[in-house]
Amino acid sequence: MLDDLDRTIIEILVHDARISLKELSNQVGLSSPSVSERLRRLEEKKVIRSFTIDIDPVALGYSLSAIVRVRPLPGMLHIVEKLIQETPEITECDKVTGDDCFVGKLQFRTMEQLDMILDRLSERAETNTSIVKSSPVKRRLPPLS
Amino acid sequence: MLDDLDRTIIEILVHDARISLKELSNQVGLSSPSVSERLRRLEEKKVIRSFTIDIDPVALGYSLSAIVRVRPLPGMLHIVEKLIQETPEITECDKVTGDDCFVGKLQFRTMEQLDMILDRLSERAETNTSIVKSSPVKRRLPPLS
DNA sequence: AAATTATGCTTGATGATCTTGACCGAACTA
DNA sequence: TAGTTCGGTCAAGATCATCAAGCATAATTT
Repeated sequence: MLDDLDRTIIEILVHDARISLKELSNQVGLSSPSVSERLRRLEEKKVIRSFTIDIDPVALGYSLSAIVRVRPLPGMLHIVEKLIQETPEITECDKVTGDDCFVGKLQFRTMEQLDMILDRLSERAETNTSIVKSSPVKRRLPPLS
Repeated sequence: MLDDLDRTIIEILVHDARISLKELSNQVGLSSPSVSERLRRLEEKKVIRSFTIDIDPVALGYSLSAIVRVRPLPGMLHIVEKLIQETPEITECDKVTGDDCFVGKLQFRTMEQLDMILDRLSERAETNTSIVKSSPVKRRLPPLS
């Protein structure tokens, strides 16, 4: 499905999506129309979901973050899911197997803010919150092999 | 620190980082050199950490993912941290307060692969694994206000 | 086996975009 | 008030992306 050139292109773009086609094609060893066509196909196949920027939450004032595990009270599953989606400080959330139903990431500025957000959830779910102290692994790709 | 124009620029780029400077400056209502200068400063201030692409792990063959909570056995904390960093299938990991020491995200192709990876961790830590069934909140920015 | 088609590449021309430098005005500072 | 800084515009030359045409190779058909 993906060949070595595609993988090279992806690895370069992950680190610098703003690189010019010309420079990218130099690094890949193809002409720019070829690389352009490969990019088009990678997007078409949804391998590349989007071109985006990585923003530092700290720069936006969110100097704290937490992992929240959420177990809805009986009958509350859908309401809780909706509540999570409507809480903009929850910047990602997965629905998982096991006792915890949801595991989410929460960005916040102050403990007061954390408390407010958790209070809203606690009306309809049990929550378990762990404050993030550091991030030993920053977001990265799994092996492309 | 950030004004409305910066926030507009960020919101546009989060959705399409490949937009031309010309188009971006039209949407923002400034000339392109101005927007270019603002971009330079946003990068300089590390508000924008990088321009990157969002890759679909499924397209890379990683059709499964899991949240793993890791509690190192006594004395094993640093070894476990290193082990986590050296496990490329763990695509992000936070060190947190509470009983669990690390919470990570794991991308994998088969249950056998999951089993192998967890076996390696289990020699030095207790783990608790939840398979991801869906993602009610895809990665997004907290409010920029 | 020969002919055909499809795929993926290159080149070179053209038009669009980016960057640079010169300049301007508002807001702060001495 | 005069000077300085900051952030902006405009216009040019430099750079880049895209398109069409053509070529080579590999797979498919006859």
